[in-house]
Amino acid sequence: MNYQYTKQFRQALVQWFLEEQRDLPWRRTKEPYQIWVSEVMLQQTRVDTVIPYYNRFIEKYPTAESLAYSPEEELLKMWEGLGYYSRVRNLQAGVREVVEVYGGKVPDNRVDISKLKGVGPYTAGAILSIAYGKPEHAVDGNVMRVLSRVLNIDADIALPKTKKIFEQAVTELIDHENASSFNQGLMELGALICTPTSPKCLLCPVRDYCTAFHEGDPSSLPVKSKKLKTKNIEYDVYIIRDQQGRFLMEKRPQAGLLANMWQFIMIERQADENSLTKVEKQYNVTLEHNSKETILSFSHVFSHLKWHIDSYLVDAVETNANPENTAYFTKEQIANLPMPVPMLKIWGKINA
DNA sequence: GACGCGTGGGC
DNA sequence: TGCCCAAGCGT
Repeated sequence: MNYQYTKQFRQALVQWFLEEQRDLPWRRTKEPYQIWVSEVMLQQTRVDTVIPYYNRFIEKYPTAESLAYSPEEELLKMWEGLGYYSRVRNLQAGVREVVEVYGGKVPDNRVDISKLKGVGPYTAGAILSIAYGKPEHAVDGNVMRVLSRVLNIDADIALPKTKKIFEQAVTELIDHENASSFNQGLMELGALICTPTSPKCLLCPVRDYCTAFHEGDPSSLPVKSKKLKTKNIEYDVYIIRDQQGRFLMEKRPQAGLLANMWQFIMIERQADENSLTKVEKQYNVTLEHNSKETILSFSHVFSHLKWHIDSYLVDAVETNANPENTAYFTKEQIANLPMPVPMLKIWGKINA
């Protein structure tokens, strides 16, 4: 793209963004901390999904100081249903560092901000450009899709090295006077016009500068490889109710899938094995086998695996010392525990 | 560089 | 239904 085209492209993109952008909660602030929260929530997550979470989160934690030392379980509850739960733990670690090392002020340069937990190349550029107006690249999936079409680039965007091509392109194209609107404009264009399927080229404000529109095929870009089959796991889930009407729950390990979230007792189903007996041994409880009642059978798809769950309600006749990370809770207590969506589904059925 | 890490929506 | 995806990051 020559210099004249570059200038016109910038101007058309920024003007379109200023006129057509959606009114989103995080666009009503320039507080770096609040922009940061929104960017973390938006990682791999749709705008419509994020909006209510963002509003609740900012109301409860309006400043870096208010978030820095809140209990993790409370944070996880605020994040419940959003997914990728390590995001909120990393966010708090980063925010705490800002409070302790930077006096509560989010760094305004890429080197320092990139040291913060959970702040990668994209989030760094997004905060720097949106909150501070710095001409820094912020390349996400939208930007790679839009620019792969505008510049007719067919490099495989599933390969990490391909992102460098787009970071370089943005560095050359970005409007130094309107870095925030330029970066957000690329993403907004990707969300509203230059969509993955059926791009609305006839409505596109930068169609005149789009190489793929004139010389190629926008809908065939970007090129993206990869796609592995997910693993299937079958579980029996037992909602164990003691004689006081409390329910046995277990806290998941502090690392890995759904780290530190709470669940009902979950046993991987094995062929020719009585899982009820296994539960009694493992959790030091005597169950009334006749009371076993089927609650719900369903599948839950994760990004990399699939759970097939059969769930049951069963009464405990006798309970003894609980294993580590397990406890009996009342319904009121359970309402305050962070649980993954499949457990919420089961719990909702129990209370229906 | 490959893989682990959630969820809900669109087609 | 099954697959794709959506404002990525840590290990």
